[in-house]
Amino acid sequence: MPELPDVQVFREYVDATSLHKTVDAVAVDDGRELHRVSARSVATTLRGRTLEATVRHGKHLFIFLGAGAPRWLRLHFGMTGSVRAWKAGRPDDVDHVRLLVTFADGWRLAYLCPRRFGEIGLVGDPRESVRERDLGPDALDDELDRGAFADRFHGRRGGLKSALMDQSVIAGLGNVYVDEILFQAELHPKTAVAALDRRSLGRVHGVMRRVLKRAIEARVDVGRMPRRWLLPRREAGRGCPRCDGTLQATNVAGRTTVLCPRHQQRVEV
DNA sequence: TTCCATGTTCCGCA
DNA sequence: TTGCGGAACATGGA
Repeated sequence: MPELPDVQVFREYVDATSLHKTVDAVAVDDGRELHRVSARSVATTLRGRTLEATVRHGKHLFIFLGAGAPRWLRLHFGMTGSVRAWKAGRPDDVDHVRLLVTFADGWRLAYLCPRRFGEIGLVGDPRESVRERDLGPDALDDELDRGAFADRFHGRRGGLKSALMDQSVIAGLGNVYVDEILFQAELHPKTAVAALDRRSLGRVHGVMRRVLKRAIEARVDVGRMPRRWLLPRREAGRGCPRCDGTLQATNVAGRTTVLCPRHQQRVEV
């Protein structure tokens, strides 16, 4: 689940529940999600600090800890991570808690990661992480206009879906939202990037921004997404919400790919 | 019980 | 060199 829109919703959730609160206690599970940092340093770094602000880049969430060093907590959610806040006192029946922060006011903020592909880190600056992990610009960065977007694909061989999923090209898209974007742009996922001119790439850019923004507005709840989207009915054999086609599941770039073979035939030149 | 999964990374190969 | 396919990672849910 955690692609750009999901992480943005997590971000807004942290903003709404946990900002400007002072950390009283920190508990790290068995530390398997920790990335180049010890459980002890996470605990000592956070304790007494305040969560001041959040920043998202692609699928990474950064939480600013105010004065002191290191200044940022970095969370990546893998395939199944999320966050949850609650008031301590009632039974803590929350499963898969990997990092638990208790604030001075008694509220708690937990980082959950059932399938353990996530990452917890401490960094000096989000830009450091972006560079270190070779992330491209965030997919919703306003500076990534259609021209800059098209430039990211220049000289690239291979298929469009692979390129869109490559975090070093654009950061934030994953399997599900790439399928949605290609579905709406009426492009086959195997379309060669080299076969697309700048105008076509500009159209993909527009569709991408619209899809991501609408998904965030819908709080990534498929029930609140437009009926003509692929996402709420992403399953082989169901009717295409845009034409008379039947949705089909295939494998592209190593991932399960759902598409409508009828209106996603086109390989643009 | 078996299969599959939204992410990332690594390896072998073309 | 680039990109692809496949496997691996850990675990829960269908």
